[in-house]
Amino acid sequence: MPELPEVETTRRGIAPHLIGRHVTGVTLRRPDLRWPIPPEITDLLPGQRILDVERRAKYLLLHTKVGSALLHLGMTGVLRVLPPDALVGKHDHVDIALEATRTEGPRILRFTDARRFGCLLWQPAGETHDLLSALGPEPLTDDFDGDLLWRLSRGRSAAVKLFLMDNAIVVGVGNIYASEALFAAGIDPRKPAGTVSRVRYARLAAEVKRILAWAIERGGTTLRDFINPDGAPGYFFRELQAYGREGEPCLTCGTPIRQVVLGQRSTFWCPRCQR
DNA sequence: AGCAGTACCTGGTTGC
DNA sequence: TGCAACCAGGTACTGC
Repeated sequence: MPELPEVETTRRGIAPHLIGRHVTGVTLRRPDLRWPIPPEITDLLPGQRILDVERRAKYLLLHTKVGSALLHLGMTGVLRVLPPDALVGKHDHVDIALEATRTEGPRILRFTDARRFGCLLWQPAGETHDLLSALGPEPLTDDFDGDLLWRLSRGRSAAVKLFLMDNAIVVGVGNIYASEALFAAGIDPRKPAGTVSRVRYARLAAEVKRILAWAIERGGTTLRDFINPDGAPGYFFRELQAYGREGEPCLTCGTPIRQVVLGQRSTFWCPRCQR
């Protein structure tokens, strides 16, 4: 389940193989991902040179002169750069073929997604796709801080964890890292967002930044299911402090970690450390 | 407008 | 052993 650090790790893994290279063709084996893959992907992308690979929230954008391929990995999506003759697996839905370079033979960018929650869409040059137009700031920039959380949360009754996971507030904080950040900041995830103080939001924003930056540094290998672009698996839940630890002792105070469902999602917290 | 709930999808795990 | 039930979870959508 890729969250922001995993998507950023993917970007860093594939970008050196893609930037400056021409697309020679696109193979669609299953066009019915979360949404149908639009015809521009097969009609316009081949022949174009990839100018840059950008991440916005958990989306990846392969920019060309005429437009951009917009990718989301969903929960089980994986992007890998492989030789063109790599064996095709059951869930290998799309290959974007790349020309040979001076230092590397022809390659394909392969999109694999068992649960097909991911998507591959098209954004014409000069336009912003609807999916990107209402997103909040990136968590690792100065546009995101405790004051922003505090300001936007006034009068809101939803649980602070759901507020933190709202992409209109800040992007890239998924279920697992939301639990982790609230644990680190000592905030009860069930607390109404509008009742959390300015000081505590400053702490929360700092913890979101710290944890996401640390996870990127670790290569995004903190979550289960994740495979980086080189094909190396992650280290599962090894590093998580709260998530998935129901009944186990809090690493700070020893109190058993509790589990509660918020917004249909499992949430893990320490009833003593988080108030 | 904000919020809760639902749908999408399928591999892996659990329980009988 | 086999099969059914359940779970995971990002995000758009629906309806209150």
